[in-house]
Amino acid sequence: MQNAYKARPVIETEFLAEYDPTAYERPALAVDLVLLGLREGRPAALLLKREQHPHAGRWALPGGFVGIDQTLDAAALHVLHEKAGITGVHLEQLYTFGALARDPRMRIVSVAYLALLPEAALAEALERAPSLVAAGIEVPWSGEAGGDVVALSPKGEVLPLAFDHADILAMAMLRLRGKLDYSDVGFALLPEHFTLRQLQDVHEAVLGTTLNKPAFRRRMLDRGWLAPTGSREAGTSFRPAELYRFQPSR
Amino acid sequence: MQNAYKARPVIETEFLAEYDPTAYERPALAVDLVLLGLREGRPAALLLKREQHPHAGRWALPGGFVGIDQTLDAAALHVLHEKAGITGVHLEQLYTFGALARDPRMRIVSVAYLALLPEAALAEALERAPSLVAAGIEVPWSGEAGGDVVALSPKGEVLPLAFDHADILAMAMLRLRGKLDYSDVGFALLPEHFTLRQLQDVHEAVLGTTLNKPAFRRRMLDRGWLAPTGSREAGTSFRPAELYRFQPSR
DNA sequence: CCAATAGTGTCTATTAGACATTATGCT
DNA sequence: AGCATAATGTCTAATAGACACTATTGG
Repeated sequence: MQNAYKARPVIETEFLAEYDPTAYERPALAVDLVLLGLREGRPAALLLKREQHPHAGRWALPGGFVGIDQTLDAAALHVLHEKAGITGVHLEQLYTFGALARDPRMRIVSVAYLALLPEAALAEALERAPSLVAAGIEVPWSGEAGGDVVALSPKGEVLPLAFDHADILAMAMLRLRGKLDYSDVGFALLPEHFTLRQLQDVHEAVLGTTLNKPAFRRRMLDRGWLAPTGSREAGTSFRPAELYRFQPSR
Repeated sequence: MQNAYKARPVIETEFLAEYDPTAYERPALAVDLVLLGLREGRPAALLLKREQHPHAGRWALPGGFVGIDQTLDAAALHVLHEKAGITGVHLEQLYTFGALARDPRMRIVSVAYLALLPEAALAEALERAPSLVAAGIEVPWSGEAGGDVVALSPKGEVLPLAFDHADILAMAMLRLRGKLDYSDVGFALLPEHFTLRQLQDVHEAVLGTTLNKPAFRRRMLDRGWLAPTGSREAGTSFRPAELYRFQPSR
């Protein structure tokens, strides 16, 4: 079917009123999730190996179609629960991808979401959904312009990505880097109690840089987001660090 | 029709492979555009008065459905051209709105776009599409959290907004404020040649604050985005300002 | 010369980076 | 006591705001 719009003589008429959308073919609507955590100080995303055509053998983000009675957020939560077995993690909408041939089978528009997984949630997902693989994500650029990312298997082999999922991963890393130091997303990658060093490690891993320790501590403590728990980390052979909790706003 | 997903026993299976999406009802997919410019130093958005049910008498963003052979960007450009009669302005995807009852007639998921109109483009749209009204947008909040916005008619009356378009407008203002001082979007609201005072006026109008003149000049000139044209503004009864052009990156 | 705005110099306050020093828990 | 890392003090560099001052045009 060709373009479904009627010819319309004037531009000021109201679109919805003269258009019967049930009569025309609609794109399918899906969600794709970037399940992102940190493994050994590096960003890692959970991917599935495609067994079927198209892109068989390539690696894909978990996703699913949006039901007619499902909000976009609900569809994303459904995928999170049904395909990764987890709940209660940070989830935000990223961007909507609508290239015509992003899926060769049919027209699918996909709303991409970013989920941030603390280490425990990432481990839980890997356990409950054994076909998921934590792929290391290399981000060989900095700044606002973005660029390509590379997915690596645990052994360090490059994993070819299915569909436009490399673009989605790149968008996820760009968004995360952009929000990291003015928002509280960094805490979504940490357990409930954490040390300032762990927080700095998260920022360094996401940004791919090293940060100045005193300046980082000052900034974080001045934000008013950190509540001391009064206890210290255990099991070190040296001075144990203070444990903090994340305290939203104030 | 109820939830269209099959019951699936395991979480690791691939969704697309076992699902026939053509067999299930799909949400309709639309785009809605925030056509934003400045009028008398205030943000203004182009709205249409709805004549038909639902939300008759309320004011709506221009929008249209996404054709099966149309990318999202193409659908947004189509609306820009067909409903506002303009081309060549800054256009970016904002966010995708998918609440179940956002349109009472049927399930419509809408990808919102933000278009930034210099004064000439805004005037052109008002001329070519006489049913469009430039509504002043009041943004009674600051900071990253966002909040409600109010649309005002040229006479200052509050315009009730249709559907979830108040949310879309709020998201547009939040996005624009957030990007304004680290990106080059501010230039999208200016003509090709402009003075530093005009640039500062744009920033002040969008942010809803006043800014320090020397500091603003320093920052903008240090960015390397401003190329002097060598000419000055005309028609003033006082010292005329230098005219600059926007020079992307460097 | 005056009015009005463009454009700049300079001081201060704030914030970030560099680097060294002190503090502390464990063995 | 000594090790390893936590936590902090302090100097310097960079950046932003305040405010006054100079520059330039038309009338």
